[in-house]
Amino acid sequence: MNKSASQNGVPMSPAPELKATLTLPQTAFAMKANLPQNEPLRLARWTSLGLYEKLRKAGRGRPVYLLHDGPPYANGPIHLGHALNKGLKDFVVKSKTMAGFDAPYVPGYDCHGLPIEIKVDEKLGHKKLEMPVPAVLEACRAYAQKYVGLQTEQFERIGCFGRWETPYKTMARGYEARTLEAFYGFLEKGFVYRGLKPVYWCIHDRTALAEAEVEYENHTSPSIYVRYRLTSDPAAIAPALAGRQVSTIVWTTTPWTLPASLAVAFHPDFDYVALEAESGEVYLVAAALAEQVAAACRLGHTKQLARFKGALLERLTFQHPFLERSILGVLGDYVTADTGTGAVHTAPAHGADDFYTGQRYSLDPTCRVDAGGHIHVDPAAWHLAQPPAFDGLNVWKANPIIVAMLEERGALLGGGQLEHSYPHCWRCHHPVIFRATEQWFISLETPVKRADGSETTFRQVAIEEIDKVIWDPAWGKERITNMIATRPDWCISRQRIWGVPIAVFLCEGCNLPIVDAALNRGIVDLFEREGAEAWHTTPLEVLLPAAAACAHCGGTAFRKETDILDVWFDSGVSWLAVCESDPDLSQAYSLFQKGEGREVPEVLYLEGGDQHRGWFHSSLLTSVALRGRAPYSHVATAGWTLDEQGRAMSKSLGNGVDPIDIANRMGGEIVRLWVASVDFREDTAASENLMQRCAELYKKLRNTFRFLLGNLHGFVPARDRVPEAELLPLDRYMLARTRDLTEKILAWYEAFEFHRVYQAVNEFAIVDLSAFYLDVLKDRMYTFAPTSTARRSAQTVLWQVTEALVRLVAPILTFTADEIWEHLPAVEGREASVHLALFPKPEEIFSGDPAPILAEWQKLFALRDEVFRAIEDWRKEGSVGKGLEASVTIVASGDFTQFLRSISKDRMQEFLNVSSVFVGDLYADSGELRNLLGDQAYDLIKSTFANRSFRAFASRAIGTKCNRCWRYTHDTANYGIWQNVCTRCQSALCEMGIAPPQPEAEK
RNA sequence: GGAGCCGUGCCUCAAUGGUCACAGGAGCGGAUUUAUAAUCCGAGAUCUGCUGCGGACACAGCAGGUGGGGGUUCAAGUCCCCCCGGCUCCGCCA
Repeated sequence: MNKSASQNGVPMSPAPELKATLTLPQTAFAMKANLPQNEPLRLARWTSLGLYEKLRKAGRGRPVYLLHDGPPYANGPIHLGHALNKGLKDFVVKSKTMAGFDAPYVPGYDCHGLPIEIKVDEKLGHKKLEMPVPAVLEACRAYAQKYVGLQTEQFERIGCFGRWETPYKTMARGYEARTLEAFYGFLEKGFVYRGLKPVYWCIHDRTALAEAEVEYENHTSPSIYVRYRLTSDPAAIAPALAGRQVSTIVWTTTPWTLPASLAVAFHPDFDYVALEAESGEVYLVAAALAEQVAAACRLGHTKQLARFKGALLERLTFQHPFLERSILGVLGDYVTADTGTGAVHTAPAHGADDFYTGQRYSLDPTCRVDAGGHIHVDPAAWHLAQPPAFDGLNVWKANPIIVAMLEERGALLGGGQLEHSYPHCWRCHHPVIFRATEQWFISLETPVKRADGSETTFRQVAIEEIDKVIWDPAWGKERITNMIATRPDWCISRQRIWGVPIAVFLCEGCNLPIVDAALNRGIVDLFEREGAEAWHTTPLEVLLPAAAACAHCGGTAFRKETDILDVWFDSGVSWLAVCESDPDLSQAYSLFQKGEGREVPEVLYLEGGDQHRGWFHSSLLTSVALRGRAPYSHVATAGWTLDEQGRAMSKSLGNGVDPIDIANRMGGEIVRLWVASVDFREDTAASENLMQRCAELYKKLRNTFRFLLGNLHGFVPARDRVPEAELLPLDRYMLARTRDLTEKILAWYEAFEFHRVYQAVNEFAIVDLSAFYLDVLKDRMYTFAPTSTARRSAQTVLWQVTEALVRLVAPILTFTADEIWEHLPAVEGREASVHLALFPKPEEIFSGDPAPILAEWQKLFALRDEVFRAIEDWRKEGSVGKGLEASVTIVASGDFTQFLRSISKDRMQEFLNVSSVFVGDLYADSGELRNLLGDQAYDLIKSTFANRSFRAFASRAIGTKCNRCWRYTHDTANYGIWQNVCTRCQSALCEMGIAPPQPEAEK
């Protein structure tokens, strides 16, 4: 209690304390947030309130803004990249909602595909082989559902709003039906063909892979030089070679492809030379590489016998190094002169270039490597009773055996190991191979008609559609354009089971599919009713009318295709399966697709930059093919989340900061604050340290709000609000500043510049509010009578600032803004949650143009800085104390003196937090200033004043300290038993109805 | 190989071509018991050159200084070119 009294041994006075007459901040808004404990409670409250439904209801009739969610893959807990992704989307949805749009958000999940199937395989083990397909699918479904549930819980935990009870799932029956419908759309419109082609093949997962499913990683391969002996007449190349033993040398890093070697490719325009080695053999290699090859193959001292163009080597024949096969000399302009020998061994079954070259020369592309990567020797090229040692081995095991076989036969001229980047399966990270197999393709060169009837290709229309979309950042457009321009046909088939079946009937006679729209419709309906499993469970006879006959060959025997669709096809049709089909979205989406009417909604896709080759890409292709236009109007891309070492955090690696761990220890709000703090268009760094930073900023913001709320205690807006015209100048200034801030923040939300919102709010709270306005206001808030106009003026502004700020931060500080909302002074008709409110309107905060007011005050802030410096100087001289113990002398000149004098003393003292201020003109008031500062100081100022417009000096305040407000004045008096109370405080006490307390009767 | 992003104090970072380059954190110095698990104030850019001094250190002042170097401009952290460093994406056939 009263310490000094008891220390003096005087009995404690029961008289009321002067301090108790101050109006100190009072609020139930806790200083300590306890986010990990309190956030879940608030989530539960929102659920019971039905907040998302309420938002939808509130949005009815407003213009629609459609952010269509790209589905994350449902096979694990979320990582920071997910948190960034969903956090940004949530900022968009919330800010658009508060900006007056109806912004529904239907989250989605990508459920089919290899990673889940593999996991389920691992779990089931041998059992899988005995299980019927539908049972395995059921297990996959359950696995995916488990992670749909987990991720949903986690996304909600970090405060993301959306239709979480009923998200879209690519494995939902309806979605599967739509996916199949989309495939049939492609099929019926003639985009689809089935063909033999080299595709990336994962022998571990036994499936074809799309380009998007391949990642390049380092891999060590054997690097060998192999001799191919010429069997045609060497004199045909150059007379000098007549009768000589001539060979060429190929270089390869995949010895296992040699059994499939059918040709050697030369560049038609390169110079080739015939080199005579020390051994006497003659080798044909590219001139540019001759020296290098001679060294690598230890040819010794070489002699050039002839020089000629590669074109001359076409249709020569060579002997395969270990098979009984003639190898054809072919030409290809993909042969390069920087590595290898200029002679490229060509296996049409195992390379794209090789395949197309093979087609030109009618070579057989049959692949003798099976799905598991086992080589099966071509019986036509192997006449020995014993199969070769590599027969039946997988390609990696076959490599060294083939190398040994070459060595044995003297065909190995050089060898070593090479570490190079090599395609790997993005899911299992095993190296992949090229393998020519029968696959389903969507042709990018499909002829299509534009809206105006002109003829073009699918690829071309896709590129034209890209141009109509806003890409943010802008370079994304170039990126995806290049990808579409150069990509090969889309291989959409996979040899797995967990996905949407390519539900077609193939003619046993000619292998062509039945294309029958009515039949297809029936299968789609079947999927709708029973799910994709129906393809496996329903016998062919039931699915196919008995009278069916092949339109091509008339055959009547059919089989069901067993391949499934690429998962990128699944998610790539979400615009159809979700935007067009979901009752909450379809109406707005159809407005968008028609592109007509007054209010054409925006459709935004917002994902990581990797989706240029993923979801943005596949969605574009499917929508352009089936609807003739891009599925979005706006695409925004986020950079990568990097860990502290600067390594990318990616879906497949799953490294880095765990957002849920942060939410559990610091709060989901902290994760959100981090998301807001980064410029998402660039790569972003995250670490424990940076999260800590956000947590500290959070504390500061929270405390600022707490102080605002505390000082609004007792303020009833309808009763106490002071009209704008009657506000004190300082308070008016703050309103102008708040309007200015609001305008900026609204524009930043509009442009998705969330990090600027973060910065500006941060700065406003710390600099404008905490360090300035709130600090300055303490005197007025604490010591003036609660009902006084001056105090109400301040409260009016504090109230408006808080009302504006809480809305402006609500999209980011989702939990805290809502908590603040509950502690605001009651207002009739207030929404149940801040999230149901709209952003503040700048003109309702302050009616005038803020710019001139801000400019005027700018001058005063320079003065404030100077005064604080002066007080600091004075403190250093040994006098201690706070600003109120100081009296300040300001020396100014000319117009600035006039300007300062136009401000009342009280305002000046309040603004500077000092007890008294004297403003003197350097010239006009020299006498007075000499008195106050001393001749020496005055002369010094006068001589150094040239480059300044003012100087300030602090000295001990004169007068007596008021025990209530702590200002030093000349007019303190006793107020009852309270000693030294200034007249301002006395009248305040009067106004508060507190009579001077009288001493207690003597004991 | 192609495309792009980034580089600002010890750290994290801001800045329509326009004041003296924002702010926070850490550390330093100080104040406050009336936001107190809180708040406020102050000093503070690594370096280079020059001046003050007979000279050195220290100090003070001035000028330059936003990875380095050029350029455009009345004016550049910002626009252009080159270089260095970090990162990402795309491509990568033997």
